[in-house]
Amino acid sequence: MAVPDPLPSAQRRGRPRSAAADRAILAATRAALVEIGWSRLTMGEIAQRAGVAKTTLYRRWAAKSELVIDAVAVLFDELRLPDRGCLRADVEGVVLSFAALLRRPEAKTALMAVLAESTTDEALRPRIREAIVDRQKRLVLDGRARAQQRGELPPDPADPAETARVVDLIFDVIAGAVVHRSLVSDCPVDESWARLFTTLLLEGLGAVSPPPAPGGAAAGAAAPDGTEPTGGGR
Amino acid sequence: MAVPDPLPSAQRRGRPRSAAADRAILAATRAALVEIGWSRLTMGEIAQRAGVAKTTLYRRWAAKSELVIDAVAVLFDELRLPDRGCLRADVEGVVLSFAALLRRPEAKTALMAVLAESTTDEALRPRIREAIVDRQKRLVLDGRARAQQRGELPPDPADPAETARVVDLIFDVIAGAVVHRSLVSDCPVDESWARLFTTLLLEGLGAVSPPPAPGGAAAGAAAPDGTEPTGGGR
DNA sequence: GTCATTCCGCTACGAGTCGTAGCGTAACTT
DNA sequence: AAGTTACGCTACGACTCGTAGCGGAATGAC
Repeated sequence: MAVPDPLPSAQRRGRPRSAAADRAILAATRAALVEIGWSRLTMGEIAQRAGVAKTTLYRRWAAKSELVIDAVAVLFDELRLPDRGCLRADVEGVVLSFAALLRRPEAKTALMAVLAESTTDEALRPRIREAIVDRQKRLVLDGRARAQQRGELPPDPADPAETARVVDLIFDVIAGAVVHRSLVSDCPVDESWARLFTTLLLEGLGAVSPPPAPGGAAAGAAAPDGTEPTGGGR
Repeated sequence: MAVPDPLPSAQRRGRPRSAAADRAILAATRAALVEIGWSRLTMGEIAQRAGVAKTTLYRRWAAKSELVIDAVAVLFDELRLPDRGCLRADVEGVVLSFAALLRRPEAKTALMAVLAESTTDEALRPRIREAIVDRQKRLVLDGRARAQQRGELPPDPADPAETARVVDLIFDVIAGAVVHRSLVSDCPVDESWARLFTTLLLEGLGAVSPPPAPGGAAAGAAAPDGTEPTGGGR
């Protein structure tokens, strides 16, 4: 999947590629990313840490960015969305677990670096989609289906294109807000922020606008003065 | 502002730094970013295009990333938020104009590249904040104040910290969604998307959930089948 | 004017990285 | 066995890095 695959793995003759070398290279890439960052990360350094020859790297990956994508893709596979009982709790949960992933140095460094490369490398973009973006989008689909089963959201409409537009929008809003808060604004994504963000997502701008004074305008756990952790789920 | 400033500009003797060279260097940096991208951008290339010596660059900027920040900061100054008459139209407007900025190759390439660098370079983050992030955040403050004057949003509450939390949240949601849609999902931010996003932001998840069938649940221009451009303002 | 100071353009340098080529050897298929 | 492919190793030219040293130009202080 990751590797160029000189022949489509069918009818392969000769010595096969070492799977152990693959694992060592990807692990060494993650470790090196944590310690020295993207800009000082070199192919020679990775090869040395992995205990393989530099030429072996170039036989499998055409560029540093492609190698790094494969190295961190597994991290985005670890994302899970356990059922927390209601839509609000599920959203807060996915926000916090995605933020936890972005706190890992190798994840955030690799993500931003390959995105930067992709702005000038057309071929890199589909690769990022498959390895990283799509692995997060499934969480939105899962959480949405679950909320529909609970009756918290209406079932899919007749037009599947309209459904896709809304799912894409929700995905961009959640992932974008967490990434921007974490990596651009450089502020912590904690339970307090996750609660406020979820209120905005579910109920709109009016629900988070300051006046906590008037009675029961906002529904449920939206009270900005609330001190209890999650309000509903966990 | 940008330059290390060997002496605090007070009591400067000797030959002053050439402002023309500064302009030429920053312009050359932007042009080179468009043509060859971040990874192949070298200090020697910039110096050659600007018609200055490479040593002149190193006398003023310690690293490529700092130079690029200063080169693109002016682009983020061009963002404006004209009064479109109502909050909904103002939000759609700022979404579209920010998306237009991110369509410029030098802006998106530079933004993502310096953000990637900042994940491993502590000193770079405040610099990005001043030069780029804060110049967008003022738009949120402007639009919010305008909406309060119109009576679309309640006035600021007693606790200014609560106001700051909400403003930061709105900023991260808008900027994050646009950046994620444009540069990560790699999909166009057009009027249709801006309208849908604004509905979500103002009214919450229920307003964009598919069923357009039942009568008048969603308010105003939220109808997903709407074909008219902006719905309200201009 | 003269002096001190600071910036500029130029050249040169060692160090490091890049991506590739060539070799002999190891591992697997038929 | 023979054929094929991957591996580790070494070496290479090309490029970029960031710095140092030089002579000359532009300013402020006197």
